[in-house]
Amino acid sequence: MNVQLLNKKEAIFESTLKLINEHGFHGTPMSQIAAHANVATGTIYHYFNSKDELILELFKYCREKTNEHIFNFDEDLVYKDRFFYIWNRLVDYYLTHKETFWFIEQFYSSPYYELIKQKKTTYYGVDKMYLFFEEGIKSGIIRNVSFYTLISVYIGSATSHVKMVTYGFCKMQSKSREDLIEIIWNGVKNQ
Amino acid sequence: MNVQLLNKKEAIFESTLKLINEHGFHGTPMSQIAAHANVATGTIYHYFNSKDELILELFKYCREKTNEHIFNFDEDLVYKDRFFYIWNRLVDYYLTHKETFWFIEQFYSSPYYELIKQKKTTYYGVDKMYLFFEEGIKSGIIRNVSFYTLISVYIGSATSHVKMVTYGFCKMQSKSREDLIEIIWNGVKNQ
DNA sequence: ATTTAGTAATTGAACGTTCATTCGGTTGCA
DNA sequence: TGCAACCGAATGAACGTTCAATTACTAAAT
Repeated sequence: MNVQLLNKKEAIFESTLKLINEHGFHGTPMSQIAAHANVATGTIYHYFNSKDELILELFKYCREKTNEHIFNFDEDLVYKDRFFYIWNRLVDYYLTHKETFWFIEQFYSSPYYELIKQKKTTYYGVDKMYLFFEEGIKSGIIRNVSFYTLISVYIGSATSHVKMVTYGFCKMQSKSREDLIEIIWNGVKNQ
Repeated sequence: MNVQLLNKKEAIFESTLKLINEHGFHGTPMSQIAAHANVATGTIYHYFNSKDELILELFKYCREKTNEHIFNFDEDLVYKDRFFYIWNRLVDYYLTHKETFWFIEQFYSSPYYELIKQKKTTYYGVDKMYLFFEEGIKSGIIRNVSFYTLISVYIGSATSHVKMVTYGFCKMQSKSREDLIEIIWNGVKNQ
């Protein structure tokens, strides 16, 4: 465990991530998080006011890390290539950071998300996706449908795929992946 | 199982569903479930051995109810119509039973699902979907891709749409819905 | 270069509460 | 009369949070 090498706050984040994945929000006491991160229980309260705040901050931390990864591409690529690239980067990131993926999923479908939703701060990732789809529509490459329709099909398929793979249902990963983004592209492109 | 018994058990189910949606797995004590269902705390333990078992049984109950609803269609419809019909029935059911939807989502992304996954019982819904997609592939109507690819895109888009709507992000519901299943169909159909 | 003082980080035992589960007793029905 | 359904106070373990005490760091003063 190289958790010790990170700074205390990140160690707490990483330990929380791991333990919540194994035992859920309710099944991971602060004392266990502290033990796993090699800090005292009280130390967590130096960085976070409560368990809820810790989980909220961890969610933002995970979301940022994910966004940093997927929007890191060559601007010169043609639209279709970027369409495939971003999707594949997202799937890659989630498959190599399954704990992040499942934590985000768990968070989104829990009552915690209500707390974030209130603050209508448009965050980096959504903005980026919006601009990307807008570009595709304006240039006539993809169909003129609402942003949320595009997000549903683009992100929805990616997360479903990751779920299938991590559940162990999906045998031929790479073939399925290629088929899947191909299907989305076919459905979304104009004509 | 007599009628009285069924009522109490269903009351417990419905109360658990409602409260877990509001406060999450951890935030809903057995005492609250009991109070909401108008039974004594001890009574829950007459029907279920533990809180975990209650949640597991509730999951199966929700999944069954959903499947009953979506596969209830006219066998004479042409394939494309059934493709649209089943998807719309699923979206309809989830939008009119949001608590069921969110409970299932919460369950799937929590460690609870591991407990169900172990028992490799193929259940009604998956069988039905498998046969439906197999028919489409064999008759050459939809592309020959793996079952899990089709499921990812078909179910993934439906759940993403329901999320968007219940989060309040998606304004023009019915237009988005039509666009969305249209996109999926375009992506999946042959040629 | 060393001291000093002030601040931030850290500790973990202790506290008070909450909650899942139990159990001895009661009710209602066959 | 017997048995299943039902009740809810009691139990005890677990957990989030607090806090008084300790250590580590920073930088100004000597």
